[in-house]
Amino acid sequence: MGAPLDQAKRRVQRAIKRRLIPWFLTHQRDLPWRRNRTPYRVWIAESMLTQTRVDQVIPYYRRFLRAFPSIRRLAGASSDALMKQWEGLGYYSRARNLRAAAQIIVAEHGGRFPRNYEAIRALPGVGPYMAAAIASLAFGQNYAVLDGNVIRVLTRLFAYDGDTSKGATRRVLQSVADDVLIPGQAGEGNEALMELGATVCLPRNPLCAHCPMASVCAGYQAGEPTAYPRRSPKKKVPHKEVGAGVIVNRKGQVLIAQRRAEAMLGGLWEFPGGTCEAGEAMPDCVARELREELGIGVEIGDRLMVVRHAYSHFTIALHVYWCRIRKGRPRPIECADYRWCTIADLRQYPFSRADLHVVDKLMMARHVQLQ
DNA sequence: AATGCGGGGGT
DNA sequence: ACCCCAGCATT
Repeated sequence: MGAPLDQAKRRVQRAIKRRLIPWFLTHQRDLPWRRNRTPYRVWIAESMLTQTRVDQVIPYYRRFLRAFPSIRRLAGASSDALMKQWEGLGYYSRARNLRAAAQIIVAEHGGRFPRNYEAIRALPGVGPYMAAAIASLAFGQNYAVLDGNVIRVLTRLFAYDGDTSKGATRRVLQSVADDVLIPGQAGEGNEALMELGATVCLPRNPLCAHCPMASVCAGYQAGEPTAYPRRSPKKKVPHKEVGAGVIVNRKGQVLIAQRRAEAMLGGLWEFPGGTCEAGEAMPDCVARELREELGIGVEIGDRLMVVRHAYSHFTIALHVYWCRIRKGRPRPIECADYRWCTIADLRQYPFSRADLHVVDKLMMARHVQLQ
């Protein structure tokens, strides 16, 4: 590093320290978790905000705190009550981790949220970002956060073109974030960086005209702030054809199965089924899956619907068929549990987004005639 | 270091 | 049709 470069860098650092917190204090959004900032509230918010946008989180956050107003209440939550609160939010391991961590806090920390960074970091579901966020925002400790927003802001301000998917680059950026932290104001500084990234230094069309840092921003001065951060190209996601069965018994109850806790969408309920194998006809797939999963022989009827849904790492077409049991009684062979449930009661159980489309369809259909 | 993990909104 | 988001756990 030459001296001129260091000088330019220090100029940006000084500008960040001088301008960012004042800008934040006058421009910050009024968000629920910024009021009454207890460790518990900060923790729940940070967990929900992991890879999830603010607008989507807000209603979930309010409901969740109403349902589980304290660490102890969360620790004692049932799986269904917990997952119902998270239904539709995605990354369901976050909810399971929250409850597991709450139980640890009750058992090992007397029900008080731990203050020590290492103790926070040791809780399930808490990584370096969340530990730094809780330590700084809730306890006023001097830890700098590094999340997607901070990475974008800092790489642009310094025109730093390291590949942000690399660990070495992340370490460099963490040290940059550490360097602009003002002792005693870590919480405000962290939020200021994130708020700038979330409201001004946007991924596609940054609002540089409104940015308090534009005059020192190396990316902006160079004329292309959106060149940063530099990321490696993504690969395209595979597609799966999935079949599922809706079985209604004589009492008008529907058979639902609960996914195993360790599986994707773990703990959620679903209409039983699975992935179609190569060359397999969809009705055969559904019959096979119900035999393997629940030990029942079924007759496949008409197709009810097809739901198309995109996950981050693959897409599915969910083919849903009406079925009748011809042989055997359900047993939880490849699932955590099963239940016969009236259509009106389906809403009580947590489902994934794809299966919620099926629930909706059944709610409509029940007013007409089933099958 | 690389990969798996949901869902939604913006462009 | 992408892109990415207040990341973490596992391998």
